[in-house]
Amino acid sequence: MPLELKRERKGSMAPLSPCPIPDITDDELVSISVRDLNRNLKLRGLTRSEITRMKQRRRTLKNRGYAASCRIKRIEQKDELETKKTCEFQTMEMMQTRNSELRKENIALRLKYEALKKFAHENDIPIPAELQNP
Amino acid sequence: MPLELKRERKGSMAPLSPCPIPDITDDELVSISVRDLNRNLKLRGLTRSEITRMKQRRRTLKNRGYAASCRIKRIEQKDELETKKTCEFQTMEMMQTRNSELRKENIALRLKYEALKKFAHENDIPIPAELQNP
DNA sequence: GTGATTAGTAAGCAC
DNA sequence: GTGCTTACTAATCAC
Repeated sequence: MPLELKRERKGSMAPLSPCPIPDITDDELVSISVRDLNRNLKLRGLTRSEITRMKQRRRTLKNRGYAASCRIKRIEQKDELETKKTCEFQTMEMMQTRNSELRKENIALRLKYEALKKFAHENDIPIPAELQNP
Repeated sequence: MPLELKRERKGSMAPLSPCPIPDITDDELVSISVRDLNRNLKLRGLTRSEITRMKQRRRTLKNRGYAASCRIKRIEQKDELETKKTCEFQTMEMMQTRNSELRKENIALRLKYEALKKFAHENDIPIPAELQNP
């Protein structure tokens, strides 16, 4: 079994396209509203190309988040399935136990009934037909 | 519910690094042995850089396959879990049904026993203590 | 070197 | 435009 480790991905994560607005962090860029972003871009007089790059960078950052939540969701669903499976199994086991008890009780009752019939027979007591069999 | 479609990924799949050996397909490159590949590269007198690129291309292609089987495995495991869960549930349902039957049978037996005792009582027949209760 | 797994990227779809 | 999902890439780990 491979060891479970945190992998933080060393290289290749930051480069993207160089950011034309250095004083906006990635966190800000993804959380800012489109309106505010546009205002910001316009105020700074960025070129069309720079604006496109910023938009793309925003999209990429958003995608990064989406991918992460998608993975988390997948794991949660798996855990959920696993839990349900275990639960069904436990219920099944309880049923099995209860079932066994009932079966034993059942057999005991039949024996008791037979004992009563035997007592009647030994004492020559006639039993009505509808009470002959359990 | 989103429609399930085959997505073949239109752009960005072939480029990799330009292939210095045009007459070797990707399929061949991933399946050829390292020995044969090295022989091939040497025979063609490729530069060190070209060799590195070929090796990297091979590794990338291999990774593509690994990623695919990893995805398939994940789906299969999920299906398997789902199947087991359903199976546990069905077993549980059967147990439940059987349980219900046993319970009814049990009650019927007790009633029958009571009827026998009542018959005895009505006819003034004494019943031994150990046969008084079911 | 091989195979598996993970985070990140881009494409595509649904809304 | 947003969010999700998928195939792919590169990094990293185990062997």
